[in-house]
Amino acid sequence: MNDTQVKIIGAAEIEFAERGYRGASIREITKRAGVNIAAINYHFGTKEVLFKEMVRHRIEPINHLRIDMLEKATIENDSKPLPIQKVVDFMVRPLLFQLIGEPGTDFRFMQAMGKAMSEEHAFMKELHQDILKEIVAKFSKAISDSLGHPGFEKISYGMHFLSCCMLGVMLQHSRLQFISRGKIDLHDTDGLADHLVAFISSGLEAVSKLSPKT
Amino acid sequence: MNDTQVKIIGAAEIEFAERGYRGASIREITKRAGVNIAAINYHFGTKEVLFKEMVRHRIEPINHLRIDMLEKATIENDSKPLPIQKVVDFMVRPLLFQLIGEPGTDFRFMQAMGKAMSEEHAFMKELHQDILKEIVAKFSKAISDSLGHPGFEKISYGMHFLSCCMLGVMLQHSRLQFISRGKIDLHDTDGLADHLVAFISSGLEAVSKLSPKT
DNA sequence: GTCCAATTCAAACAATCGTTTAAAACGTTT
DNA sequence: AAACGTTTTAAACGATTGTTTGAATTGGAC
Repeated sequence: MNDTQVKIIGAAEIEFAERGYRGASIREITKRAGVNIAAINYHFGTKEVLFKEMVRHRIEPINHLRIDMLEKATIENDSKPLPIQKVVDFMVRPLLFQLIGEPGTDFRFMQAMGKAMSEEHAFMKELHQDILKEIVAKFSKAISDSLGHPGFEKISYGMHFLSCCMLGVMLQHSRLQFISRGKIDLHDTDGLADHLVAFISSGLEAVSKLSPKT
Repeated sequence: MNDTQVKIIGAAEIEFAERGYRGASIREITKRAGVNIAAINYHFGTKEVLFKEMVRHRIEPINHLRIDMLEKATIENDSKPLPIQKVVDFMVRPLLFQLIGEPGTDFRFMQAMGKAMSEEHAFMKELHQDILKEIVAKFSKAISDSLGHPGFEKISYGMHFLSCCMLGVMLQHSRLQFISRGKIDLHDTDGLADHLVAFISSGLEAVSKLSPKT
């Protein structure tokens, strides 16, 4: 990855974060990167490839970290089910830290991902599933173990709500400051992670224990 | 609201749901509605006004219902704090039912709202706050009462996660079918509401009880 | 049937989009 | 210094966008 490509990826994160995939324009990205308009097509081919490269570049380390943490903890626990808080923590914290924890990177990429994932393009669905396939498989098993195998329907609802929470947090992060009237620091990733893990873990437990008929 | 305007609003819901605000095109909307391209500008003025009208047309009854239910239940309870499950239920169920419960309307509007809210336009933020101002004020008070006044920070996190969950559920509703491999019916609004209320309520309780230092 | 306002229509507007082109500039090797 | 492949550049491509225009059509009042 040469100098120009790095500059383009950096500018792309900002533009995609602010305007979504469709809204971001090649012209604005190249202008921000200080390169020629044709540089994107020369170095990446198309806008679509650029977006995929940007996502993979960021997501892959996160997913490796998540799975590593889960597998290591499972081994250390003699393959017994982990506490639900731990499993959720492994899912949540690496994402938040990678996306908003790095000093200087702000939380732009978090919003870029959230927005793009909520758009509907043919390639976006593939990308989404590519990214999530392994993660969902391994973590839904760990969660099911942790909750005492409450059944497929409960796990489905639980995984769905977990994903929904995380997407929402990615999309609306800046609103946290508005809601808390500035009392909560947007860069307090640990605080956010602690509360989010508590929220999701307890929610998952409640769903797993919900009686079939209300 | 005459015949043409009704047809336009109906087509707009579908297009905005499928492509988001920015992605939806006036030409496609008018084509779907079976009216002339200029009809939107004649009847609504601009694309922006059309979107606002569509949203208000759907959201206002929901918010009235939410507040009515909350106030009635509070009165019936002699102004004592309501159980958290009830408060969350009043927040969640009217939205889900209005947006996916009506037979025939499918869940298009839910996605349209979710997508639009995740885009960034000057007018969208105003619209978002216009819609939520009263709701957030009244429900965050009810939630705080219900949870025994855990403090402003906890309530802020809680309200934030509640909103994030609901946005995520609106955006990703169709994925529930994918995750559950078809076992969960997308139109089982009661089932979704029951599980979502349990998830959020328990999550809110957990956040409110979280010790300051982990 | 005539008039008038409301509505619909096809066509064109200017702006922006992602992409392509072919020439110019650059850097390395010979 | 000459030759080469790589990279950058300005300009243009065709397509699509939201909006506007002015004439054609409609439908009820007199």
